[in-house]
Amino acid sequence: MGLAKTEIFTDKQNEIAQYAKVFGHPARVAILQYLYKLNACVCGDLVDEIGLAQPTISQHLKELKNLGLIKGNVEGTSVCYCIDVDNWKKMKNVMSDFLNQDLNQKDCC
Amino acid sequence: MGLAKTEIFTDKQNEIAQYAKVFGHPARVAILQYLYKLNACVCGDLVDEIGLAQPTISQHLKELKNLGLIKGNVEGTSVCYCIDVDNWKKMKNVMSDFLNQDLNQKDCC
DNA sequence: ATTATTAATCGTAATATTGCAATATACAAA
DNA sequence: TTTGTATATTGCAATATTACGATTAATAAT
Repeated sequence: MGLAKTEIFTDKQNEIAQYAKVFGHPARVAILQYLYKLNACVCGDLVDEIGLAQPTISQHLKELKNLGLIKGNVEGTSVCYCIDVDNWKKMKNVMSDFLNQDLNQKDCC
Repeated sequence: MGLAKTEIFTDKQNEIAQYAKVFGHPARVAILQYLYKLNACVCGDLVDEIGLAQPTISQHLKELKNLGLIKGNVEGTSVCYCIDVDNWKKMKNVMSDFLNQDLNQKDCC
């Protein structure tokens, strides 16, 4: 059905999955890495940097924005994007809790 | 097209996206949390624990296994799954590098 | 041998995602 | 005001994902 049964999972599980999902495409990973590298902001040179069409990049940016991980400031005709530091930290806490649970060194069964 | 243009991204970017993608469904998050909690192994009580049909759980387990994050041991008629500790650590390193890059506190533009 | 139990696989329906061309919008410059 | 530039939105085609019923495979128990 292509549709996840979110209602049977906890809020936390859905939150983790939602964050992970947005990182689940290399274009969005690349966008975030580029925003990292330039520290401050960028605009549509993401289209040049990454080899995808402008509408495609715009769509990926929208998904990142919807989750609050980036924000965009209009600057004349262009839009300047950067990572939303506060929300990034919140995301990092959620994901770290999930990834860093203690594992017993026991082998399987 | 439903198909990511992986060839235009770096191996690392694709690797990050691939790991993230598998965490991008709450059922797989729930499976991993359950395997965490029980430390050692579990079998098809995942079907009872999570409210999805057996073929659906089996499919999610397969995806986790394909990435090497879990392994399964046949035990009679049932199969016992657990987290693959070594591969989990490798994954954690890759994801941590991505999530923990230094952020400048600068506001956008 | 037959039967039960458990898990994997197959097939399929419903929905989501990815990517882009075409178009719209919004502002700047002339 | 018209023209150019940058980004967003719309619409659509191709493919992927999710979920499950039906079936198969593999072992256990009788």
